Amino acid sequence: MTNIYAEHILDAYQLFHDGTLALAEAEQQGMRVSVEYIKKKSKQIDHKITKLESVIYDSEFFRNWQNYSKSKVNIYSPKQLEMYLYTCLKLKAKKQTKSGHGSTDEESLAQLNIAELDTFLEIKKLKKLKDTYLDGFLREQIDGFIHPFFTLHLVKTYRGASSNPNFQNIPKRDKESMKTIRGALFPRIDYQLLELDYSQLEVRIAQAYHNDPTMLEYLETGHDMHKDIAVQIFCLKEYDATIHKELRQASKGAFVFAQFYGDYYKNCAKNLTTNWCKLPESKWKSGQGIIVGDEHISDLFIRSGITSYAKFESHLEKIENDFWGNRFPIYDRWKETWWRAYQRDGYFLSKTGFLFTGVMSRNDATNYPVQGAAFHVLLWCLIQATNELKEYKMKSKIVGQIHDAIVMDVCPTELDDVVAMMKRIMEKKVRKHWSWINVPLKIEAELCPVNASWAEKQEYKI
DNA sequence: GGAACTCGCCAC
DNA sequence: AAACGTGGCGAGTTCC
Repeated sequence: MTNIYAEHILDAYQLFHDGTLALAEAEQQGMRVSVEYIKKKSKQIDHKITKLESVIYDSEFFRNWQNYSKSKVNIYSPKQLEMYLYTCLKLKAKKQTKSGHGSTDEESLAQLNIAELDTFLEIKKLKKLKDTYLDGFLREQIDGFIHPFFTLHLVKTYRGASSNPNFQNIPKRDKESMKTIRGALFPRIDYQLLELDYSQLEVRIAQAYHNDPTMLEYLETGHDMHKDIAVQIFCLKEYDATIHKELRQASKGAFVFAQFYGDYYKNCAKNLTTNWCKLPESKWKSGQGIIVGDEHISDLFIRSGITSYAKFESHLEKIENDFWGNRFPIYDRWKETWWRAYQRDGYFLSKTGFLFTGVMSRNDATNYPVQGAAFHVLLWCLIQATNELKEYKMKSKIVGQIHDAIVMDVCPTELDDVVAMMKRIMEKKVRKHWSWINVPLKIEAELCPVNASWAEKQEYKI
């Protein structure tokens, strides 16, 4: 083991040494925030919260809770809420927490259909934005700049982490939250924010490990795997982008990626049913669930003989078996042999030369080397870009990293050069450095107008 | 009064 | 056989 490690230790060490220096520069650069905007938004949100709180405090629901409680009720205490809902009111918890208590998360509260709880969820969402993001930025900013930290020593997969404030979990999917929070983040005066992110980086890096020929074809041709899987899951005769876009999203998020991470059909079925199709976990009737084209999704399923949740589950079991058994059998076999080798040796190396040791589950052992190496590709590019920006005496700066994406603050006169440089580094140069990367790499870009906040990001064709 | 815990939620 | 991975962080709570 010592010898195997020694062959790679210097490469791995050098990457993190150089990476630490490059990330330290990004930290030093930081990102501009509008203190004025944050204070204003923070106040607005406080106001909204106070108003919504009074709706709850004036309700029968709350008065009853306070009567039941021995001490002053704190609505934000999950423990008190759990007691009131599931012990006092004897409501049935949708699910349990890890330690066996009735859950009070969003999903659990939403399905109780209590107006006050809907208001409560609305408050919690606003509080999250204010406490974690707005207040966090304000606390961390100095002279109108935040300087998120980027570390390389905390994550067991050898990814990076970020803190004070965390640059890697800024709201994005929820449009309203995105606008509220990213509206506080700005480029330097007369600069513009540019984000370059790899498409499907982990899927592409996994190829270097498993070498599955079908996956290779998908990645080389750019054929749409998620479309193909959506056709299977939803029994479509033909995929129509105008009608079935949502279904493609669903199969991508709740089946394909879940499968790659090691999930299995029962979880996928549940997630697809409740979160995507909005169908019950029981028998399905005509006119239920989300609308697809000119009909409800339950009708689509019923037409194909899937008339209940139970039938959908076994339908997905078949698709899972087909997915691994027929579509990606080589990938499947790699998982098994990789897992066996780890069980035999007690360790493994990533393609990037990092040593993984310790107790790992089967999913851990197959996920970690991919997740780590994918990040290392990004990190190598970040180091290269830092050096080249310096070498060419450019004014544009790297300000952060989000696992498979680099965020830059770009001087507009350099925009074309920066984009060309990043494309060259991230799609070509890194493949020269690491010839084990055996599929094309692709990046996509998002750009904000000059002086506009991060909320103004738009797709930018490159 | 701080450390360590649970729970929940944001990102990839 | 097993049953999706990695973080940071806030509030509430409990322990010492």
